[in-house]
Amino acid sequence: MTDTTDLTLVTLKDVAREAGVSIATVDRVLHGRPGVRKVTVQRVEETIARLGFRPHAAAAELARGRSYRLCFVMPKSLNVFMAEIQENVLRERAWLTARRTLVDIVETDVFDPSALTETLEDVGRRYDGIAVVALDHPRVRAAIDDLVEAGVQVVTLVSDVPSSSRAHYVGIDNIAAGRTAGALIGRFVGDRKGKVAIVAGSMALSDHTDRFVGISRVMASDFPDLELMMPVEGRDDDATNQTLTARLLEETPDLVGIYNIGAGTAGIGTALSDAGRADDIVFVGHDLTVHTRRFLLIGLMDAVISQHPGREAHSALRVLQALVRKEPISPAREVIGIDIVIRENLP
Amino acid sequence: MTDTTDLTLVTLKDVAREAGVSIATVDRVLHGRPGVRKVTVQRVEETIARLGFRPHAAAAELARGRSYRLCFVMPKSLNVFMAEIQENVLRERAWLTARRTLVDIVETDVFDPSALTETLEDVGRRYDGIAVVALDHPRVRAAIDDLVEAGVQVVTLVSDVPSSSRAHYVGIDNIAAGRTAGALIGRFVGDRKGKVAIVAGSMALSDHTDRFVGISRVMASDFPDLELMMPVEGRDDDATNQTLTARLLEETPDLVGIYNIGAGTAGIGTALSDAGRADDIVFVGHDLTVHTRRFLLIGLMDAVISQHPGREAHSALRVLQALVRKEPISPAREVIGIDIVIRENLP
DNA sequence: CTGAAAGCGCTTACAG
DNA sequence: CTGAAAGCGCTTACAG
Repeated sequence: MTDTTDLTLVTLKDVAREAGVSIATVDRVLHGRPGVRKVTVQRVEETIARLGFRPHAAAAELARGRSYRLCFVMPKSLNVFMAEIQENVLRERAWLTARRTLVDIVETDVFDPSALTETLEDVGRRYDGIAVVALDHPRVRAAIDDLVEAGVQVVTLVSDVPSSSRAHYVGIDNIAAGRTAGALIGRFVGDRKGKVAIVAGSMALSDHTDRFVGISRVMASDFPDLELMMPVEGRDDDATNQTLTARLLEETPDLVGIYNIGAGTAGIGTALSDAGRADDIVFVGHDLTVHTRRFLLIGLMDAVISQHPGREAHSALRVLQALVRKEPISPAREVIGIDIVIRENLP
Repeated sequence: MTDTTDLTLVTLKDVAREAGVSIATVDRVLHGRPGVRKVTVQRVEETIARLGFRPHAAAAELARGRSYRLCFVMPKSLNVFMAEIQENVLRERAWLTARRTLVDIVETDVFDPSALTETLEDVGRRYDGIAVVALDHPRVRAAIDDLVEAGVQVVTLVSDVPSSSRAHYVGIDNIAAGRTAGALIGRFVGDRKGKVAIVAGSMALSDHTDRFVGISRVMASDFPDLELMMPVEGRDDDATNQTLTARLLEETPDLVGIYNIGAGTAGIGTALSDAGRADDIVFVGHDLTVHTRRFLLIGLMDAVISQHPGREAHSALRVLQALVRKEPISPAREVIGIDIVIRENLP
C-alpha cells in the first residue's frame, strides 16, 4: 500500500497560526503577490511546505467571485467533424455554467484570412479565452498575438499557427497522420505494385500539406514499389471529389490505393463503388462520420485516421479553463492521439 | 453565432426571493429532500426553470465541507501497464487534494479470489469509492456487491465483473480488441497462407479468453486461408514466453503470425529476433511499453493494441469523483477506445 | 412543513 | 509591509 494520505486537512488559518502571521499574508505569499518582507515570505513558504498545505480549490473559486467567458471560433460551413466538436462543447454548457464559465461559439469563414482576422479582432477581447480553428497566415498570426498581448488566453484547434504566441495547440501532428495513412495503405496493398492517388481539399491548408508531406516520406522510405501521384484538389466537396475520383479510376489502370487527405470522403466512396473497384483499391481517409463508418463496415474503406472530436473539444475546454484561472496545464495529458479506426475497433 | 449566454448569474437567493420562500427551501427542492409541500415544490421548480438557475459548484462543494476517500486496488506484481496507471493516479494527487479527495493505492493478488476478496472486505468500507482490477469470480462479485450495498461506489478497472453491481467499468471491449488484432494480422499477412499462433497469459482470465474469442471469430469469417492454433499459456512471463515461442517457431514451419494476448511480449520478441524470423512473421500484441515501442520502431512488431493507461486512470478518477458526489456521469465520454498503434502513429 | 443563522476556506478591498 | 473584516453562494443543523 502506498503511504496512506492522512485526512488532516490543513487550511490557510493553520498556516497563518503556525507562521505567526495573518491569513491575508499567507494568501499573498501563496500567490506571489508583492508587499511581503523577504523574511516573512520565507517563513510562510517553509510553513506551507512543512504542513503540506494545499488551498481548497472550491473555496478559492467561490471567494474569487468571478466568472469566465470562453469563445470557440469555428468554420462557418460546418462539416460533420466540426459539427461534432461543437456539439461536444455545447453539451458541456450546463456543467460549465455551474463553474461560472460561459462559452459562446462564433462561426466565421476561417479560410479567409481577412474574415478570420476581423472576427478575432471584433469578438476577441470580450472573452477571457478563445479556441480558434486557425488558418496559418501572417494576418491571423498577428491577430492572435494581439489578443494574447491583451491578456486573452488563446488556443488553436485542429489547425495550428505554430509561429503565433497561442498558449497551446489542440490537435494532431498532421505529418505523422499522413505517415500513418501511408503506412497502412502500403501494408494493406501488400505485394502489388502500382500508383497511389491523393485527393486533397486544398494544398493551401497546412494540415493538408502536412499530411501530404507525411505520406510522401513514408512512401519514399518504406514502399518503393508504390508510386505516389500528385494530389488533386476537390475542396472537400463530395460532388467534386466524386468526379475527380471517377477520372482517376479511368485514367490510372494501375491504381492500387487512394488517400483522401481532407473531407468529402463520401464522394470518393461513391465513385469507387460505382466503378466496382471497392475491393481491389485500398482506400484510407480521415475522420469518423456516418459515411466513413458505413464505408468501413461494408469494406469500401480500409482504415480511417481520426482525431477524436469529443476529445478535442474537451481538451480545449479543459486547457482554457485552466489558463483563464492561471492554473497549470499538463501538456502530456492533452496530447491528441492519431486514432486508427478499422472495422473491428469502430467505437 | 449561438445564443450568447448572458452573464446574469442566478443564485439560490434570487430563486428564493422570486418563489417567495427561504433559501433553505429552495435547497431542499434542488436536492429532492423531503419536507416540502407539493405546491411549494412545484412553485420552486418552476422558478428554478424560469430563471435557469444552476447552483454554483464551488459554493456547494465548500459548504458541504466534506472530503472523499478513494482507493485503487491493483495487482501486487506490477507489469508496466499497471505501473503506468498507478503513476497517472499518483500524479493527480496534488490536484485531488485541492479538491479534498484523497486517493490510496492498495496492492493485492488480484488473481487469487480469496486474497482479492479479503482485501476488498478489509479496506473497502474505509473508502467512499473504489476502483478495482477485478477477477471475474463469484466471491469477488459477492464482495463487490457487499461494498455497493454498504454505500461504497465501485468501478472495475481493466478487467470487469459484469454481473456485479459495480457502477461502471473502465476498460476496453476485449472481444473487439481480439477482433482488431486478428484483422490486422490477416491484412498484414496478405496473400500468404499459414498458421497464426496465440500466446496467452492464462485462459482463466476473462480478458484473455475474450480476446481469443475475438480473434477466433474474425479469422473464421474473414481470413479462411489462415489457421488459428490453440493458445499456449505463458503466464505473462518473458522467459516462459520466449521458450514457448522458440518451440512454436521450430515446430511450425508455416507460421505466419503471432498474437500475444497478454503481457510478456519482450520474451516473444527475443525469440523471434533470435530465430531471425522478425521480417516474415506478423507479430501483434498488447499495450505500449518500452519493449513494444522499441519492437515497433525496429519492425519486429507490426502493431500494438493499446488501452491508454493514462486515459483509464483519469476516467476512473473522474467517474469516482462524480459518483461519490452523486453527480451524473456521461458514459459516452468515458468510453475507452481500442487504440491501434503502429510505428507511424506512436505517441 | 418552513425559515433564520452559522459556517465552509478562501480573496478582496480597506485601514493602518 | 501587515492585519481585521466582509463576503462569495451554498449546506447544515436547529428552532419553530
